[in-house]
Amino acid sequence: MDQSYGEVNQLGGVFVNGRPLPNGIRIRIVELAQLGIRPCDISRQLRVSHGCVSKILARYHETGSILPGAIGGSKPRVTTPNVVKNIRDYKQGDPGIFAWEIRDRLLVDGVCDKYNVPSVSSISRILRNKIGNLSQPNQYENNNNKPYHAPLSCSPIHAYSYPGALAPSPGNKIGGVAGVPVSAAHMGHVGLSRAWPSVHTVSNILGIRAFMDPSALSGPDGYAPKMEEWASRAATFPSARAVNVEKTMPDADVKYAQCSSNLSGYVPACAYSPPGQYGVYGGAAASYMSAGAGWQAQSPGFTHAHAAASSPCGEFQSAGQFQSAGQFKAAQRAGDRKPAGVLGRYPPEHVTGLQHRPSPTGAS
DNA sequence: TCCGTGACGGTTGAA
DNA sequence: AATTCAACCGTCACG
Repeated sequence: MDQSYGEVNQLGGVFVNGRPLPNGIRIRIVELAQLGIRPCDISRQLRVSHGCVSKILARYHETGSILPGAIGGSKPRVTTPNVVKNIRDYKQGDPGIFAWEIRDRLLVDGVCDKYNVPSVSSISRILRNKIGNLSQPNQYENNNNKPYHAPLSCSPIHAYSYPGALAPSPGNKIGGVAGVPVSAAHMGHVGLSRAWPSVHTVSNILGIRAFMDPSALSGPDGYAPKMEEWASRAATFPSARAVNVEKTMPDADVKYAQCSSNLSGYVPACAYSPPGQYGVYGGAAASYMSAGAGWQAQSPGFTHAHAAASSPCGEFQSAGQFQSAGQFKAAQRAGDRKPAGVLGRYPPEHVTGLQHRPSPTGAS
């Protein structure tokens, strides 16, 4: 599983099969789209398959999040202790109650919602296996040793909890990364939704220090850490598009807000591009961005007070390598298509005048 | 030419 | 510890 060397797609872009694109790329996709760049152009520019671009944009439009879903793991159990307890109560109250009636009552009583209510067969199994003998103590009420993680709430958001929230442990790979502790409030208490919508929006991501910090970004294998991990690093950021559960941003991440005033320190990192990796997307952002001058996101979805001042991540900043859609298009039409990275194609002289208002003509 | 979509091969992590 | 399973991923090809 050496991810140091990804595969190369038809567009010349590097990807790691089975793994999500780096967040920086995902952000750039959304950013460019909001600048009016057509998906096909984004696809070519970032060398990401148009199917992927389409998927990411569709997801973003639907959920407001650019983050990939949590990979792996199993669905959380719906037969939480509380559910079992209620089922038992129902059964005790009416020994002749049918499983489907129990199911209805779980819904009516708000114990479950339609997303996590157990199936009739599950209820039957519970009745048979766990409540068959009501005189026996309920295993869940007995502080049994069987670990049980993260009881589900009835909120759809929690219908499929983030795996990392389920079993936080000192060695949890997801729980924390390289000195970046994961807020319990974020990972555990709130619980990232495994299902979309995610709690993260692009606006949040814009504040991720990790975008500029290679040590925080690159996993031990040189590839960017899991998206789920990145999620834990997102900084609270004023959002003009608070689509999702912005309130869940971890307190600990506030410290990353400093990146907005320390841009130059992050610029060269160009996070997602460990040597030989994602060269297409990455490279030294400083070489084609004007440090100190912020790229101004103009689209409503991205514009916020900090965007111009910070545009904090080198990777993301690189998304703003074109201060306007027009520049982007011009550069693109000016003779790209050669398999060189963006650095070669878009020298620094193309990126002055950073406050220029993009003219998202986008369309051809 | 653009773009939505499904198949495919792959990764991941809980059970 | 190894396996299974079901979630996810991005690419590719088709319409």
